[in-house]
Amino acid sequence: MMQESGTETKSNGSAIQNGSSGSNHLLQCASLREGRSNGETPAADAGAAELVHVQQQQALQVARQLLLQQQQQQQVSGLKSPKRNDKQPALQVPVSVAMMTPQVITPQQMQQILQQQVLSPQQLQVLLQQQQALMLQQQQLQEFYKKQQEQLQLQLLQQQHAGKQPKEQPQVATQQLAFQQQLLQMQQLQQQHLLSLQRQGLLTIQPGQPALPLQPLAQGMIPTELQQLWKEVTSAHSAEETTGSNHSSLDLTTTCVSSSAPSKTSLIMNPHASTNGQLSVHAPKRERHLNSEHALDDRSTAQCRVQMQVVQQLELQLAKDKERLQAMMTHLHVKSTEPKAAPQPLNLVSSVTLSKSASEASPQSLPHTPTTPTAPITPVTQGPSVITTTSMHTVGPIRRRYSDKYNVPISSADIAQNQEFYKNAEVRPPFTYASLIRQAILESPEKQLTLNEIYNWFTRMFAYFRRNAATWKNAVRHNLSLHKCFVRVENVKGAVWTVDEVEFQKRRPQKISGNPSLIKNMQSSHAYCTPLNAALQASMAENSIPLYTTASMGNPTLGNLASAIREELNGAMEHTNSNESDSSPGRSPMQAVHPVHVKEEPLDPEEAEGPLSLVTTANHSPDFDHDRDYEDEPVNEDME
DNA sequence: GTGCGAATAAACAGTC
DNA sequence: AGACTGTTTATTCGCA
Repeated sequence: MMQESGTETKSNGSAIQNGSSGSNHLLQCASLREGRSNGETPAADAGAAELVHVQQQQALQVARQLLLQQQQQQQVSGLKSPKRNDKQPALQVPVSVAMMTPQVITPQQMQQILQQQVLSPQQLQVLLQQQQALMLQQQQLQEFYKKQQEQLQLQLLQQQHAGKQPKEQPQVATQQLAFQQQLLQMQQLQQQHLLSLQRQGLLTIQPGQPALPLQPLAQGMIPTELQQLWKEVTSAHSAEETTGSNHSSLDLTTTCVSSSAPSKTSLIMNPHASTNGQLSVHAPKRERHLNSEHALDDRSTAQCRVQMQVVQQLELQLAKDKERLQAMMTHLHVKSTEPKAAPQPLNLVSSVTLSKSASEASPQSLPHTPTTPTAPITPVTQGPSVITTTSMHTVGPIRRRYSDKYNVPISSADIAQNQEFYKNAEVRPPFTYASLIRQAILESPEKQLTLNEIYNWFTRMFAYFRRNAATWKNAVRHNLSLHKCFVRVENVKGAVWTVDEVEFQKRRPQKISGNPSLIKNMQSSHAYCTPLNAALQASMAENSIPLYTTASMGNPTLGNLASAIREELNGAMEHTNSNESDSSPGRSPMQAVHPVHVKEEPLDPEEAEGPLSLVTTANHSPDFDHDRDYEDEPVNEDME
């Protein structure tokens, strides 16, 4: 709980932080734009002739302040157009150009993300697609701007030659406004993309670096360049008059047009776009400048390609896993599009995989971060190969109903695979503590274990229980004390715990009793299981040999499914035919020793006749006969 | 909505 | 004193 709440708080906090920073940035841009529009709109009054004049002045006064220069323009023109559009600030175009600053994740950031290995293949794919989309958008914007710039220059030339007097300044304003709005939309879209990445934890903005690559207007351009851009735009209105073209409808697919006018635009364009040659193919001068300014582009591009190859590898692996999952689903008559419809044990494994995939698609070498495995976010798409130690770090406590609802018959014939799986994968076994404790005790030669031996069995048999030792050990003690089926016996070696199988079976069947339809369903599900493993059915016919089932070699998921099906069936059989309960050798330890105390509640003779035999330990793997101590493993305590 | 079983957390006491 | 063991209570969650 603490971990869950902590994680949530953390994620929420980061989301809030990211959101606020992003919105702040937007506000910053907006206010910046407004401020400039308020202060510099007088330039819009300048006619084209005056602008040309100022442009000439600009060549001689490169260092002068923009505001001062525009005041000068106003003095020269002395015009006050009543149709002046207040929304046409002198610097809006440069602002928009600044908006074209790449909003995509830098290669360094991409590399960082990949190195952190926090992305699932799906996330990587989505990320790359988003990146590519953004890059495309930026390229289109750049192309559009270049075309407009070209047109403006042509118009300026025409105007200079014809000496026409501007008449339709508002039309230019409208065009510019549309252009700016388009760019603003692009900027917002890109910022949303970045914000979403930050909220997902996919992108970490270092404190030292700007939250967004977007640069404020004043930082991106020097006043001279801003002024020239403005002149280029505003002086083109006369040409618009003749052509009558409507620039409000932006054609972003316009091909790149050469522009002889040097602009800061090229300096802040997307390096990826520039390396594609689409931008600067007609502008050698700009290209040189680009190459000098972005010397690392090739390397970054190479890094990006390498990363994309990694993503492709992951996608291949994912495709393979999906194929395997599909094959299994087909085999089990379960639609792959409904993975959540799988039985409970499958769900357990799947949910664990899911819950960790978002925050930790990393190998086991990475440190674990507490998460909330109880809240799967996305449907299962991974195959069983994903359910390995590389992605199954279930660190947080999981509240989950176990599948021993109808008792957990564990087939000794199937033990090997599931045991190997749970021994290596940190997957929470889909059994209750009580079932596991019982299994541990019944596996022992004497059918009795000390508490510490039970601990050892847990850690030996399940990688999952090599973590959070305090938690699950407390749970074990709690279960031993709570359930009447566990009997503490004073032995020569001290206190040992035994299983009262009758008591254990008593607590089973109440939920299924008197529900023929459920039993029917279980039997039908058993029919699904039939082709899986003939031995499984044989063990079912034997009526619950208490060990884990593994219906398919190397496929623990299927094993879990088969186990769930069989335990359901056994639960049903428990009430349909109650018999042969007394033949269980598991009761022998109870009879051999005398309980120190008895948890009250008298035995019910009826309930005592459970169908489940206590035959257990005859053929379990010798690997588990030894009490190898895992208790001192430091990993046991690493999450507390 | 409710009850139940299970998991989890924690307090507490006794023992070693 | 501290760890371990065992008991008990409370809370939360999932499920029927």
